Amino acid sequence: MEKESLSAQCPVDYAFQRIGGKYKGRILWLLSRGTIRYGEMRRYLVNVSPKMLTQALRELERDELICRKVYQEVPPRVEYSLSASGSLLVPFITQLNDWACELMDKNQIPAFRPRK
Amino acid sequence: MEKESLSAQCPVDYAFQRIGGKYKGRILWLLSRGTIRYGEMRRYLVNVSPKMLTQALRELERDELICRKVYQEVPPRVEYSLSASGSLLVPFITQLNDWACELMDKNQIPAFRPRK
DNA sequence: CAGCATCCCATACGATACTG
DNA sequence: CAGTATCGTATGGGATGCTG
Repeated sequence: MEKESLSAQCPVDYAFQRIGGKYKGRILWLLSRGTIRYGEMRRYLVNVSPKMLTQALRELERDELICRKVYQEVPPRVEYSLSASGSLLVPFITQLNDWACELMDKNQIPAFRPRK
Repeated sequence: MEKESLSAQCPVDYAFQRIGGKYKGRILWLLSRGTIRYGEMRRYLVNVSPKMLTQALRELERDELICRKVYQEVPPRVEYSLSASGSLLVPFITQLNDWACELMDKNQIPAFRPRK
């Protein structure tokens, strides 16, 4: 359908296309704490099916925000981490987190904050 | 459906629920430059139908990120601007914009940046 | 001018089961 | 362990036309 040819676009839009979506924010936030295995992500990200998690991870990898490292072992081990480009987003996500925390406090919404 | 009762959630997720979506980024970016009328927004935000624009604006208003001011005139005039809470987002939308600009440069993607 | 209503379609998302 | 495959639902979004 070559909508790709209409590629002139707003940078903010471009950014949101990469970090938007239902789970990418949480995934990046999780990865900002360091390298993590697939199964461990699953335990942190409750209510995310493997299908959706994998899909989001593949998109993030395709856009070069994260790195995927496969260890040729049995049982298999796959580790995810932020790429250089993705790491540049950390300050942004941290600020966003702080902003939301204040809002949630003010609105008295119980926040679930993943422990270290 | 009372999914609202499951309101304990991750702050980053909470934030993305408010500023995510296909057009909210561009809208906030536009509003960060100052108060603007509905019709003028439409001219800036190409390829956004009135339905979707209005829907996004209503959600932003409900979440108190923007202010909507109606002037009782004929013809009608409606102005949108950032709220106090929404204004706090400006620094990191700017960061996001800068991040994306670098990426687009590197990937040689022609960026459309709205003029002042 | 600033929208709302209606209809319709695409895709995002979800549940479950299975595999190298 | 780290995913696929398959199917079904729900939401997001577009086109068009109408209104105070």
